[in-house]
Amino acid sequence: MHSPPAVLAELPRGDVLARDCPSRQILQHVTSRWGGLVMVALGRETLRFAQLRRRIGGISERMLAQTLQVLEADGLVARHDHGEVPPRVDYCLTAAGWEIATRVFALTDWIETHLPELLAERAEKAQALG
Amino acid sequence: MHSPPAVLAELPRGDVLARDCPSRQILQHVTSRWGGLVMVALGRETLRFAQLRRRIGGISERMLAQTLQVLEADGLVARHDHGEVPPRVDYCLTAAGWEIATRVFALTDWIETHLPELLAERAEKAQALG
DNA sequence: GTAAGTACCCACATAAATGTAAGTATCCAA
DNA sequence: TTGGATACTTACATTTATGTGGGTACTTAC
Repeated sequence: MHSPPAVLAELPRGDVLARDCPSRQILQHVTSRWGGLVMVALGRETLRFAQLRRRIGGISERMLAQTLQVLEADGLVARHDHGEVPPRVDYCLTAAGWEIATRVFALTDWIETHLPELLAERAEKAQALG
Repeated sequence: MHSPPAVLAELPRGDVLARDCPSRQILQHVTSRWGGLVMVALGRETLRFAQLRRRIGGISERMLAQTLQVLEADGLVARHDHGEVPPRVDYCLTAAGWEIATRVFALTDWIETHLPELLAERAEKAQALG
């Protein structure tokens, strides 16, 4: 009758409402300004750096590179460097990344679908104040 | 045979990958550092300002107030001022807010549940680099 | 009468995120 | 041979987000 490793025992589950829970970091990475969009874009297909940049309107090279690095460090996206010249690198989701992307997509999809209503509501409220 | 109002015709549906699509603003509001946590907290029950502040570890009064205002302007949370003294105000989700909160919760819940694996993965990668 | 709670707002300062422009080494098409 | 594409990185400047501490007007509990 032995208990699980100390590390796991101390981390049975995260709690995003807790101030110092590491789950917040992951959450922030996948919900950062560009993080979520990268997940959504990769949720459809494997893409190369420049392709991603074109899909995600408005993202700069710098932010795309940085975002991809963070997501890769979290084990959510996988980077495949073909070692060719000129460079050829493609990005796709890992198993965990796919799980998360699915949920991010559920969110973005609902918002996209109900945008007209959402905007109408917002406009009404704005006018009520004026 | 007439077409729908121009406004709606031009906005059949949002696209978060598009640079100037307003859906991005909504998305950012509900995935901002505190926005998502407020949605999750209110997803469980109606709460007063000070209660929310206690539930969401680390949030400042300033950010809570600001976040609530943005979410209210988007029509996702409703503010009820009982007009009493000392002040008594409570916050809850609107119908649209509930839809979104459900999806944000699906995301946070998956992350919370799989935190141990996620952290283990991250630790491995970090060590691989050193 | 002193302290704490309620729901905030405001000014100020700092921290974090993001953008811009340039540079790298190589290849291919015009 | 000039221009564009590839996948980045770096330095610098700026914008945005966030925190801190204080104040308000009033009540209840000690």
